[in-house]
Amino acid sequence: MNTPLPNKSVRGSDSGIAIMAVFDLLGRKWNMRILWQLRQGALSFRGLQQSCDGMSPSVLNSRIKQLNEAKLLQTTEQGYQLTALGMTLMDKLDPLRGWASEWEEVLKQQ
Amino acid sequence: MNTPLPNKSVRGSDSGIAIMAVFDLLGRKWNMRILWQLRQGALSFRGLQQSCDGMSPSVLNSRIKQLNEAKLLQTTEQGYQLTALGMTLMDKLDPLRGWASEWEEVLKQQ
DNA sequence: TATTGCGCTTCTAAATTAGTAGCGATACTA
DNA sequence: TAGTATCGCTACTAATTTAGAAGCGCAATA
Repeated sequence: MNTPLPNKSVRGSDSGIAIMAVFDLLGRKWNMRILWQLRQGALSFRGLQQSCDGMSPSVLNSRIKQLNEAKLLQTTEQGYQLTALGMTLMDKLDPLRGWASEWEEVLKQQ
Repeated sequence: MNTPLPNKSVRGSDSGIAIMAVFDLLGRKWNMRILWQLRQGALSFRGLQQSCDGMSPSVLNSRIKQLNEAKLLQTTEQGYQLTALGMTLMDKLDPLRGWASEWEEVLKQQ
């Protein structure tokens, strides 16, 4: 499975290709979740696996490779952690928490 | 395939369950993209299909059902369109466009 | 030396997604 | 009125992705 990256586009076209790559990458199961779990700091392979409800190691490993290739995640002595780019992405996603609560409320009102 | 919704959680637990449901829902192929394409207004079934690179009608139909169940999308006389909730979600995702450009730049540098 | 835990790899099964064909309905055209 | 076109969508099979279990090789510890 290849990693979706934005640079395959025609330069200067700006027809939304970069964000489509974001949707493609984040739209794969576990990718958002993995990055989210790393917001607070580094995690080991098995720690990350556990924090993601015991996702299978084969999938985790392939995700790590993709996210690393996309420069959102890096391997360090402390374990896996976000790159600066990964952190800014999570900052952008942070407001979703508030939205999620609203969503929950609306759905509760059946 | 069942729709991930936040209300299955224990009330008041607030252990991030709602946002996990968001990740689960948006982490399915095409869901973000479909909502994104509807930002500017309603689209017909085939119009939506075309704007999503010709995604298969069977998948599109199942996505429409999920997003409708999640109250993010609704059917109107004009076609499929975002609900108010869906629009606020897209507002939250809008900053991703800027981030995507930065990401593109970083990846361009070797 | 034995045990424990680690980061993975390998394999098969299950689930999801893709893709093609086409139905029944409506609308417009010759 | 018969033909054509387009629509939303269904039904089906094939391809791809994800799940899940087992366990290897390595390092640290007992």
